[in-house]
Amino acid sequence: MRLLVIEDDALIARSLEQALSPLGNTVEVFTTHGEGAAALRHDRFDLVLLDLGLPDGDGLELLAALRDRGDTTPVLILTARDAVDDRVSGLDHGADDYLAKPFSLAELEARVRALLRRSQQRSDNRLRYGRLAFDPATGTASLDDTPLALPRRELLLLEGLLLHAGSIAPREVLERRLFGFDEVGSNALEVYVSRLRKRLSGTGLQIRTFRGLGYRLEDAAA
Amino acid sequence: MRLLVIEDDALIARSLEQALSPLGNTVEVFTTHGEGAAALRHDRFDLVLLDLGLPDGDGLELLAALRDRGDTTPVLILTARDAVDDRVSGLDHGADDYLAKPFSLAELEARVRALLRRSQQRSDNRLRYGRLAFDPATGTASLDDTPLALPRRELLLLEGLLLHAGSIAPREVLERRLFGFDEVGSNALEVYVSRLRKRLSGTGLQIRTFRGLGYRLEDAAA
DNA sequence: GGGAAGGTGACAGGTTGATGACAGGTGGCG
DNA sequence: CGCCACCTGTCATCAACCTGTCACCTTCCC
Repeated sequence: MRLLVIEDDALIARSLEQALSPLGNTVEVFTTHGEGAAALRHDRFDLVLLDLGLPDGDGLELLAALRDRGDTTPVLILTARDAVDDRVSGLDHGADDYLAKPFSLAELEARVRALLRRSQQRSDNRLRYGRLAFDPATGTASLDDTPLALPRRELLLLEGLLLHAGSIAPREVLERRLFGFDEVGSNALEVYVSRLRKRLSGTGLQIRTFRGLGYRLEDAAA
Repeated sequence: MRLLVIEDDALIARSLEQALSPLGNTVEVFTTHGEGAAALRHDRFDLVLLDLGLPDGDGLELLAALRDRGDTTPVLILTARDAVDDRVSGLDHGADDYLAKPFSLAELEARVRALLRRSQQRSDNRLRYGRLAFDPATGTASLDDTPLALPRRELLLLEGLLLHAGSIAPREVLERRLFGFDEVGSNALEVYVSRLRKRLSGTGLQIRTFRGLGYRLEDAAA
C-alpha cells in the first residue's frame, strides 16, 4: 500500500511514518499542500493523510480539486481538535474520514486499516464490536443495524472505546477525546462511563474498568 | 550499551570484544548456544552478535525462540562462509543484519553502530524480561503485550526489578524506589514482594530472594 | 536450638472509581 | 418570550481497591 502524508509538522509526520511503515506500507511525506498536490497529480496512492492546517494553502481546495478530477483515492483528514467546522466541510468536500489531533497511534492505525480495507474490497469502514457499529462518515452508532440515539459525549466515548476494540482505552485518551484540553474539573469521565453503561445494559456488551489504566469494551458472554 | 557475543572461536570472540569495548560498550562473551540462550533469558542486551555455526546447536532456533518470546533485541548474525542460505533464513527468523566471515573490523563497527543507533531511535526504551515489558513512557507494564493493571507500588517494584533485569536488585534501591525517603517503618518491601509474587504466579516468572542482598526476577523454567 | 531475615494473612484507614441527584444550559416549538 | 425535554458538569455518597502496619510463621545459618 502506498500512503501519502501531507503534514508540515516534522514530528507528527515522522510518527505517522513510523506507525504506518511497519504495517507494510510505503509512506511518502510532503510538508506543503503544493508538493502534495503535485504528487497526487503524477502518482497514484492508496490513501492520503491530509493536514488541513498548513500555512501554504487551503487543504480543502486540494481535496476539492482531487475529487473534481474524478480521483476517488481515500482521504483521511487531520484537524486540530476544536475545528469541528473543518471536519464537517472536509467530509462535505469528499474526505472519507477525519482524525482530530491529538490522536493515539492505535486510533490512527484503526482508521487507516479501515480505509485501506474499504478501498480494497468496497466494504465499509465502520468500526465494529459485537452487535455495535460506528460509522465515522455519518457519525452515528448502531446496535444490530438499528441506529442508536446517543448524546454527543456518550457517542464520543463509545467511539473512543471502539477505536481501541479488544484492548484497553487509556483514561487520558478518552478524557481528551470527550473534553479536549478543557480540563474538566471533576469525575466527568466516570459519569459518562456510567451513563453509557446504563445504555449498554441488555446488549450483551459491557465496559470493564482497569484501575489506573482505563476502560475496555467487552462481550459480557466472555 | 550491553552487547552479547555468542561465538565459539576464542580468537574471533576476543577480537570482537577488543573492537567493541572501546566504543563504550560492555561485552559479554559466551561460547555455546546454550549459555547464550540462558543469558538472553535472564538479561537484557542492546545487541546480540550471533555465530550460527556453533557445534552445540542451531543458532536459528535460538533466534526464533527469542523472537517468539517477543524479545526484539537487535541480532546481528555471523556466518562462517558466504552462506547465502544462512543469511536469508537468518533474516527470515528475525535477525536484523548479517555479516560474513571473514569481515573487517571497520565493517563490523559500522554495522554495530548502525544497529545500535536504530534501536535507540526506535524510542522503544521499554524494559523487557521474558514475557514482561515495562514502558516508562506510559508507565505501564505488560505481559505478552497485554497491559497489566498493577497498583502503583507493585508497578514500581516491578519496574525496579526490570531495571536490574538479570542481576540482583538491592533491597535499599527497591525501598527507595517504592517509598522514597519516607522511611517506611516496617517490612513493607517484603509485603509488596509477596503481593507481586502472587500476581506473577502462573506467568513462568518468579522473584528470587538473595538474603541480605536483594531480589532478582527469574524465569521459572531455568 | 536459637537468632536473624524474610514471607504472608489480616486489618484499619486512605484513595480511586461508580452512581444517583441536581442545577444550569441549550435548542425546539408554539 | 415561555415552556419543555434533554444534555452537561458537579457534588455527595457508596463500593472497591490500595496501602502500611502488625502478628505470627517459615527459612536460613551458626
